[in-house]
Amino acid sequence: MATMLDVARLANVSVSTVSYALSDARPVSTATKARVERAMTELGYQRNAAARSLASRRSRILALTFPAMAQGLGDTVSEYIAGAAEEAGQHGYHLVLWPMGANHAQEIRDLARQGQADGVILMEVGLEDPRVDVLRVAGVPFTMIGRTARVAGLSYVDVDFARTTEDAVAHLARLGHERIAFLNHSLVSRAGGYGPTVRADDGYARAMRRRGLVPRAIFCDENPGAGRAAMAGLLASVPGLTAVITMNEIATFGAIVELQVQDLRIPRDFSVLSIVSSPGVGAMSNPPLTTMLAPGAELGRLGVGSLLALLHSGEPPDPVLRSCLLVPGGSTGPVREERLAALPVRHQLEHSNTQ
Amino acid sequence: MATMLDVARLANVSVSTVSYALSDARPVSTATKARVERAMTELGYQRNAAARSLASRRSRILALTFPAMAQGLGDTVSEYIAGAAEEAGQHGYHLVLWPMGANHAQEIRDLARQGQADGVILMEVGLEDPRVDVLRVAGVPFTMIGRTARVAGLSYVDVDFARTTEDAVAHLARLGHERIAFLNHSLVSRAGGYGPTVRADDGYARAMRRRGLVPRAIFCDENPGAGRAAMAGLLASVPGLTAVITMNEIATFGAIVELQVQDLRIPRDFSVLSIVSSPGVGAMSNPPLTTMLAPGAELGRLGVGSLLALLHSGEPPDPVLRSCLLVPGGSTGPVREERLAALPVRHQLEHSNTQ
DNA sequence: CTAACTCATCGAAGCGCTTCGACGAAGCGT
DNA sequence: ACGCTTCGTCGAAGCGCTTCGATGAGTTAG
Repeated sequence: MATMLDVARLANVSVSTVSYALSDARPVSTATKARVERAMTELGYQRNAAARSLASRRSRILALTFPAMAQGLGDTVSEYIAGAAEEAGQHGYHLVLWPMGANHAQEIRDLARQGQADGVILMEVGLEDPRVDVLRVAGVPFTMIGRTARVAGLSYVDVDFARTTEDAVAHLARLGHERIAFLNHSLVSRAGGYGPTVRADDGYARAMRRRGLVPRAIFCDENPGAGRAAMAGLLASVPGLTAVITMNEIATFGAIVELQVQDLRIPRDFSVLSIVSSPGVGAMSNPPLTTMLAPGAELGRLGVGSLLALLHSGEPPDPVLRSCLLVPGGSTGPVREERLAALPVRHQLEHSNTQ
Repeated sequence: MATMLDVARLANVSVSTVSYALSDARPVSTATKARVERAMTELGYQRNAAARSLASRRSRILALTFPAMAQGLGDTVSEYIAGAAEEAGQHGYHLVLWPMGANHAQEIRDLARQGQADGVILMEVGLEDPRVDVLRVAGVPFTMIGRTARVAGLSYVDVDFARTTEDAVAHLARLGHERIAFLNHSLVSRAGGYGPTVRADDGYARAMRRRGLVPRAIFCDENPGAGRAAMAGLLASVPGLTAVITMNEIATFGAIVELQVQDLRIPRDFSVLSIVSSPGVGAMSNPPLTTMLAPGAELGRLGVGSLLALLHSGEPPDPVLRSCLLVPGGSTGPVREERLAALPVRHQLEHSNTQ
């Protein structure tokens, strides 16, 4: 491998000039720069990353952490990654993926302190995420995609769950629905303080109450069987239910099966709105689901942007929230009066859950 | 950050002794080693990665490349990653993920020549993958998960498609099935020389012919709609069809919908065997699919193992093939005589395809 | 008791780059 | 013509490690 010294000799300049020609940290005449560039292409020169990091004390690498991937990486996570990688590349940084979740806090810190990355992006952040404290104490620059319960002084980008659930309820209410259930992530995730679960639950309940409607939220494990059971439970215990908002893609499939089994046609008899969802997934159903699109790639880009801002200024930049955009599909429609009429009013079941 | 010099001073030894204590490259007395270790924990010392790489001329980083993730990372890919990360960690290496496919050959090479990684693992390898030549010419050590058409002198680990398709056909044949179709990946992927598509097609055809059965393979895009259409096409053109082998998870869902619509019960009237599939996916159907489990994590581990062997010996280690294991589910069963009997024998449709 | 080894440790020379201070050659106003 | 600044370039000092040859103390053989 050619070194900078080789380039310098071939171009008849000093090593430092080559370095300046590459970095633009000091002016270099166009003539010299041209000679250097010619020499570089002639030698197929590539700057040695380790030497660069050592001398400049920065690795130009950002680390994206995400939890172990028992289930495979979903569309959303993949979009974060794609967006983040793109943004990083545009700023001369590389993105590395560290498959480490909340239980790898020390490990993440140690890697950062070894200089394996200049900063860290945390994904799938819990409300009380141990990584946050560990990194803060260690002085490792980091940003979150998602956010903890207390966010003072922290830098993050996140889905605006309040806004998204409000928009979801508004969409269905506009179609005349009043008995609208919410199929959330698992109870375990809520107990574990997973932000989206908690915030969406909260946002949904508020949006309903604000309209004088009764929230009927249910937590559900991320598999079709649980989704089907959850739907069955909702239908049994909420007479006159006409719509469900879901934030659990896999369970949604099961829920739809149950609707079909009970001979409820979508969207004629029943509306399904899948929120914080992903492009392809809605299309896997028939009819294609009306969806509120998670701003995946954008959050990835924003996350990197925030981290870079933090790295260069030392000050945590302002947080950013983005809400999901409604993408009309075929699974929501106006409520049918027949189903609404002549049902006893029952207002229980604010929360329940299913395996 | 504490440096090795700080540790050395605190432990009253030289810097080189600290280094040897850490690396075991030369003997260090237990007493000294203990003092060094105490000093290190006291200072919270972490070896600087850049300095280490620069001095030793190796980054101790392996890069795992994979194609852009428009669709999200499937279970299988995620398993590769998990397995590979684990194996790498056990050997003191880090795994970084480079989201770059066949069209990023130069970029991969350049990163490797910058020393960002000591070696590269190629995933989703095409039969004529441009990355292979680029890396070979550049002298970048690499291994493949998957393989090109010509593999002489190359190091790889892969699914044994011949064996897997043979086992799949054998399983169904043992249950009495004779008209067994194969729902493969897309025609585009075959045209693009995607190994699994081609090898499975081949293996299936051989396995059928060996038994005097007529292969009926169909290529199908990776979405439920295409799967449903493909299934409809198969049922229409192959009278007496009683089973299908699928290697296309998403399309399989659609195929099952079509079977339900045509009132063919699984497994009573029709058997479905999903091969090169993943743990969770089969469970998403009802009944849960009989599956041939892709050896994902194992291939990840083996891939890293091969690359490390190559790195340390300079010689490409022997290739490794692993076949998929049959995991009984509820979607395959004995053929019913009623469906077999009294049907005109028609032997066309060796290959066809559907959008 | 000495030569021949072994074992544990040390000092120093890099690895290939960035960055700082210095310096000669122009260009400027006066 | 003079000093002053500006521009482009250079040399050298690290960055924090690894690794090689050297050294001195302790062991063993003769």
